[in-house]
Amino acid sequence: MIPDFCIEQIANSGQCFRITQESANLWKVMAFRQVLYIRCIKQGIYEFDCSPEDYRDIWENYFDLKRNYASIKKRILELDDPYLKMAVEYGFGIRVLKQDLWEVIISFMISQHNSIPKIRGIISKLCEPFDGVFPLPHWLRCYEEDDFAKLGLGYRSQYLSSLVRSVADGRFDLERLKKMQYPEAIEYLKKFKGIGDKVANCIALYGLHLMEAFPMDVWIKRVIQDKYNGFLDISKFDGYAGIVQQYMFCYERFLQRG
DNA sequence: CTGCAGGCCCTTA
DNA sequence: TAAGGGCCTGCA
Repeated sequence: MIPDFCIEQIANSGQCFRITQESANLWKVMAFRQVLYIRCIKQGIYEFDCSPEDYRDIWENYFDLKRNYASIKKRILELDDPYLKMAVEYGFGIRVLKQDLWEVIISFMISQHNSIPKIRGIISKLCEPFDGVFPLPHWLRCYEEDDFAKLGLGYRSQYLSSLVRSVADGRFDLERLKKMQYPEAIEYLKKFKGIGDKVANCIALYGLHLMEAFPMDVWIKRVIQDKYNGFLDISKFDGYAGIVQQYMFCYERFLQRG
């Protein structure tokens, strides 16, 4: 029994694109060159199909299981915000995943102005030639813009091919980025074509695990417009803004789509 | 056939 | 520095 954990909510939370539902109670998680099957035994009870070592070394970290979400929820509820209360109750099993940085960068570059099913499709096609493993930067070195375009990337093709080149020539340094704090990381990321404020914040949150990050997508903007009269002070979510964003995002999509 | 999807870039004032 | 048009593609 893992507290505050629901694989279905996580899979549909829009932060990752390689968790798929295989059958009613079976989920396939692809990350870090690994495949993990998670079976839902009954409500809230899960079985991870992996060794204790892999659980400890990979998946516990990936699913952010060491973080105490109950205490974060408590702090959010103490803000006495009726909308957030509903959002937290709805998304009880959401966790902000600690994903691979490079995969997050590429995934969210692709995500702009695209729908989730299409993003999933493109990423799946991108991984196909590499046996389903998300390609490392240098695996893509021989890719031309046209090769990316064939995946259905449209005008984003040039962003990807340009970024892959930047990694190759050392202008884009992943290891250096990993050491950066929030403001510096955002500034660094936005220097590259195809990464604006929203995508940079997604990368900071999901790839660098910086909890100050607060991606402002159309859903969040809509919430702020409709529920907060156009202004929301996120500085009060000190140290867990990114998690609040995730609750808001999922709840808003639920409200809009039913 | 239009409109639009979890933005970004570039050009104007 | 804020606002607005255009953008690949696929699907409703």
